[in-house]
Amino acid sequence: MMTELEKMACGASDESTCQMTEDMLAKIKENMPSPELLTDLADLYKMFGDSTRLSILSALRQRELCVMHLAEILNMTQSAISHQLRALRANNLVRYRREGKLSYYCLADEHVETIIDMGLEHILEERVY
Amino acid sequence: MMTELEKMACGASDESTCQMTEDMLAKIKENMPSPELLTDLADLYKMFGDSTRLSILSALRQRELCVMHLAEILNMTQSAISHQLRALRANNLVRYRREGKLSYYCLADEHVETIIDMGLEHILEERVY
DNA sequence: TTAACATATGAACAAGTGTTCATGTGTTTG
DNA sequence: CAAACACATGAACACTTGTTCATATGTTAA
Repeated sequence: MMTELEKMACGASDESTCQMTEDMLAKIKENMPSPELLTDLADLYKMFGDSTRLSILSALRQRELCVMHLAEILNMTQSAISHQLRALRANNLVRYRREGKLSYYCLADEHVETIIDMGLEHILEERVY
Repeated sequence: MMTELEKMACGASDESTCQMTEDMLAKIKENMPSPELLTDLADLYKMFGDSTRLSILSALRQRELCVMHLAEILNMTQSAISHQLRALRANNLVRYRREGKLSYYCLADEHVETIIDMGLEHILEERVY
């Protein structure tokens, strides 16, 4: 018995149950995004993969806010919020401006909202009522 | 000296440096997505927050594929791929059909591609050449 | 039926992550 | 100036997560 990969190797590709040739596999590999792009993309989505950060973004979506108000809205410590804001800043998802003692944060651009909405759409479609 | 929160509590809200009243904070809290929705959303984005899973989705974007071919394209073990496919299935991001010994996987719907593209857009805009 | 194959899955272990606690930095008030 | 405030950050620790290894399940060929 031949494995699928052996079928391809000996030129019997077209009769394989997979309808898959080595050439096709090679082309798929070629068309894959680069590893660097994939890790960048993964790092970006990691930011959305935590409910605390999503809460922060949801709050900032409504209004520019300072750290202490974010902490109160989310009912979390200022430290926890600051740490997450730092991560969000590093990934260009929020911007901030300093005004006296306060640091005001807001969403960096419209992409942030769009990405969240795409996820919401996907989830809400799953939930059939 | 009064803290910002004390300013709100004693009715001096409108003169606070934050321009923030308790009522405004309360409304922001009201308009926040529910904790359940936020965790569901976070769980969804966690799926995109790993480069292996992104690679799988990128490959499936080109063509329906069986597990062994995915393993070869990504140059990873079959076990690792299967585990990730299981996670993707649990979150309704891929579907599969069994045909004999082989399991064919494909993207579940167009949302998956859209979400990936939104992330790509965000990243590529950051990269100013 | 037995053997080989394709896939799925549980356990274990290393690596990564989010929160807390303590403390540091910068600003404003008294 | 000192004290209080708003925020940032490093270290520690519990928790999560992705891979590997071993093995189980299900299908097909001989």
